[in-house]
Amino acid sequence: MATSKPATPKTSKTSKASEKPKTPKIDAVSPPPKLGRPPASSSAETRGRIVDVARRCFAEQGFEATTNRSLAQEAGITTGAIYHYFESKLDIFVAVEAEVQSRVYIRFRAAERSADTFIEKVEAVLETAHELNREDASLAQFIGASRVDRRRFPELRRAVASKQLDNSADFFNDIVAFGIKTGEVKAKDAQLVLSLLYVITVGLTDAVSNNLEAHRIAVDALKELLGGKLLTPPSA
Amino acid sequence: MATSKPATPKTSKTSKASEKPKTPKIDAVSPPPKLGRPPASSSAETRGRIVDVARRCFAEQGFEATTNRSLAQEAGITTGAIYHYFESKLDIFVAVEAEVQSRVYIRFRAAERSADTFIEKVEAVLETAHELNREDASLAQFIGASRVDRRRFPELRRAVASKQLDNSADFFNDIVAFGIKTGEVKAKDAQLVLSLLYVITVGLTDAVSNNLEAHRIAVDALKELLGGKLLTPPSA
Amino acid sequence: MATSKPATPKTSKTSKASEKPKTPKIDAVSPPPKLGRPPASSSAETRGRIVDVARRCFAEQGFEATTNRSLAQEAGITTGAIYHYFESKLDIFVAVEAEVQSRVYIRFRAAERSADTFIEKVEAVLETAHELNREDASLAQFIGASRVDRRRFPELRRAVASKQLDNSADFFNDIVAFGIKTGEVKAKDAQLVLSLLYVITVGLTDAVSNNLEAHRIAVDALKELLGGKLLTPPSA
Amino acid sequence: MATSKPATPKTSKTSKASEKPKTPKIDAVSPPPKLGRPPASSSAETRGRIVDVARRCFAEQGFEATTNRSLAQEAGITTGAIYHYFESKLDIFVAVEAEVQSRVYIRFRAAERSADTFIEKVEAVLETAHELNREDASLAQFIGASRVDRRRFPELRRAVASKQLDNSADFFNDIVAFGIKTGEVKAKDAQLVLSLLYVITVGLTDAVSNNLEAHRIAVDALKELLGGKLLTPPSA
DNA sequence: AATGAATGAGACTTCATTCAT
DNA sequence: CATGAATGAAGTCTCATTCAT
Repeated sequence: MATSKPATPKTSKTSKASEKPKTPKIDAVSPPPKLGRPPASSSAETRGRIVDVARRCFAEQGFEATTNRSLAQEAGITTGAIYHYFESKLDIFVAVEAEVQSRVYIRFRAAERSADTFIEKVEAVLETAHELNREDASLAQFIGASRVDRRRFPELRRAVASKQLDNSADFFNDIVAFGIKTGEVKAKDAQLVLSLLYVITVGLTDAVSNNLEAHRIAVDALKELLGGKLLTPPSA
Repeated sequence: MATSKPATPKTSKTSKASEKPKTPKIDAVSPPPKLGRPPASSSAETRGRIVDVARRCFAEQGFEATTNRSLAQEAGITTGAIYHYFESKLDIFVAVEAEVQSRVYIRFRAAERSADTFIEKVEAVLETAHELNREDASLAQFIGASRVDRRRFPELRRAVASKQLDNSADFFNDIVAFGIKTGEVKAKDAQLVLSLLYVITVGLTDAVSNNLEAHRIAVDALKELLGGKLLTPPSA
Repeated sequence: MATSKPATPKTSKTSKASEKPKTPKIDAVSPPPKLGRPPASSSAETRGRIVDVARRCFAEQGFEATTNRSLAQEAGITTGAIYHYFESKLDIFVAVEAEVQSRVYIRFRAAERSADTFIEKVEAVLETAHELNREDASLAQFIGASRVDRRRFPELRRAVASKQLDNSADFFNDIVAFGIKTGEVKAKDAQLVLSLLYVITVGLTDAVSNNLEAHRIAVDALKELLGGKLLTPPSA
Repeated sequence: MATSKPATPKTSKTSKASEKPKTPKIDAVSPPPKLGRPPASSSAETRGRIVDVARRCFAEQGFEATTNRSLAQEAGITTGAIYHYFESKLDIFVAVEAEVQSRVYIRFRAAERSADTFIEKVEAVLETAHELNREDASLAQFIGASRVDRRRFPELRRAVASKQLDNSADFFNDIVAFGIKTGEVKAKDAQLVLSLLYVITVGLTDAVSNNLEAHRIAVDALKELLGGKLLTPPSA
């Protein structure tokens, strides 16, 4: 999708090699950096670029290790400009979380609704997770990173909790409730199954979302296992 | 075990209430702070305390967010003293990783050896994971944190790789190979099963190792699932 | 007077509650923000509003702590618009100084002229100071703040000096000269009396101009003291 | 006094001209800056130097305009080292306030106690103010600056209030109470006289404490006025 | 073996000002 | 005339690490 395109900023400051264009050098090639509003700049576009860049950086390096400078550099702006759009780094994190949750759970809900049995719903969710991973690996990676960082930093935990951005609990509860209705899940096993779904999805996210092929294999393995077809009982 | 005892430092700086021993106070009453080696401390003991404290801190807050100052404070020493035992923060991380891997895989190997079928070996490992979690939750939590931080910071990745500290791949390979030998795993499914074990253990670690009760439930759920007893196929 | 009315800006950004119009929101309902010149604003009126707002802000928070953004917000415009009326923040300060000095010394001169003796002139000035304080407390407060900030920041000192905006020295010199003429002040005491007037007015401004009641009391106390009626010589 | 000596740091970085010794140049004259603890450095001495430097800087430029860099530079250390002694800039301010109040009111109390009438007590205080100003002009200047900055910045106000550092109210209350006892102040005039003392001392501080000669003249003028000897009533 | 004073780099953030629209 | 996107410099503070004692 267009969301994770590699940030084509207007001015030509993308080159990571040059790193320090501080002193405005005037050479024949690149024009000197200018003050004021750059031509052809759009608010929404820049903001979007920041969120995009932030999702990838937070996913790869975590919240702490992602610096405003790296965000700014990747987004083709200066660190100060970030504060035109967000009040703080925490605020950027919240924006990314909101966007990611929205994008992911729209797809998960659609997948779940299109299936008629519990087991099919779970499989559909697993398949959708894989599709999403193929479309934009930074989504799942951010989700994993966010879970870790929210556990590590109370400020992130509080911010995400206060805006009720995390849809996972509701979503899995609904699926298990459905499984009980269809009889595929015994009522007394509700907690076990919920726990299982949680462990499986966390495992998928954290173990293989950075490797598309491995992710494919893991999804297949889980589907086989859920269908009881992966393991043969010991002969004796 | 002594590993996670609450750090009895020699000097009396444990009181978390006072929190701010920054300004060097000079009062006439108390004896002057003793320089040189405190009587009751042995080198090995201090080093062990640092590793202990570091495991918990790295597990909870990650490598970056753990400061030398907090390590020193928790261990009852000063930041400078750390450098008598370790060359750098990275070095502490490596020491923790080595200790944790050793402690965990000794137990995992023992558990695995005591079981006679593939499925029993897997179940034994899951049970051992739970036992370890009950004994010292910081073990699994560190393993999860380490996996995240090694992915995030190349320096950690390199340090751990160069000392070949991570036993997980070998261990699971051996188990799957055994499963093929007993016929419980089809040769063609080797990769699938390996992936499954990886996803499951990562999931366990990252999803529930911070909550003993949830961990218990998850282990039970996984055992039932592996035994094919958790889910009922849809009736129609 | 109209000088300290609460700033009725054209655009609807007055609501102090919402406080954070940073992120440019796009909603379908409200009409698009109008570009170009807002209908009800005249250039002079806007400029006046900026000066007004600036006097109060400089008085309360000082030159440094007053940000262009806060000025713009209070005046109901944007930071960029300020630069249509003033070349710099320093320029705004100069404009406020000029306006305040003009307003104050017109009144002081009138008061002084209406009295026939030195002591009456001084009392008239003190009374006028109190009247002004009742009319618009920001005048005296700005004068106090300006004296402090001019001492602190050479740029302010230079700017005010180069435009000869400060009337105080001339004004008090004239009064003392008059006192010598009437015989109320001995020629040899000229400097002492000048110093006294300076200390008293600075004291009034800095000590009590932010509290009308205290200001009233202080003026009364000074008048009694100058008339020799406040203190009883020790009995022995 | 030794308190305001011009900061003789160990390393020779005082020269304000060179401003940026960042790249460790090795020239024949000055040795390269070194890491680690400098030889012959004492905790108390450095802390004292910071407080000293801070008193002068806060007095001259105010709290906001005083940067950590300037404090560090004047104290012959780096900005980071400041945080070895103080938790924040605010903390430095509080330390200076405490030291100044202590030094000043010890002298004021002594002066007041040595006099036997109200008028003599007031005169003794005025004289002591002048003596102090001669010994270390930054004391009175800081007091004036602090009063302004506490009015401007709530954080300073709160910090000073919460530690009850300001002795002025108690001190003047005591003196006026004494005046009532001796009959020099009528009971009904208590508030007037209190106000007068406040205005006079604020005036002295803010108007002339930066000029020793002017301060001398002002103190003389006030003493004459209080004695009823400065002004001659108009002849008619 | 241990302390704690100090450094230097770098983090987040704010702000006056500029300029395309 | 006015907006608001963007810059660049500067500020406060933190931290791993070094080193005299």
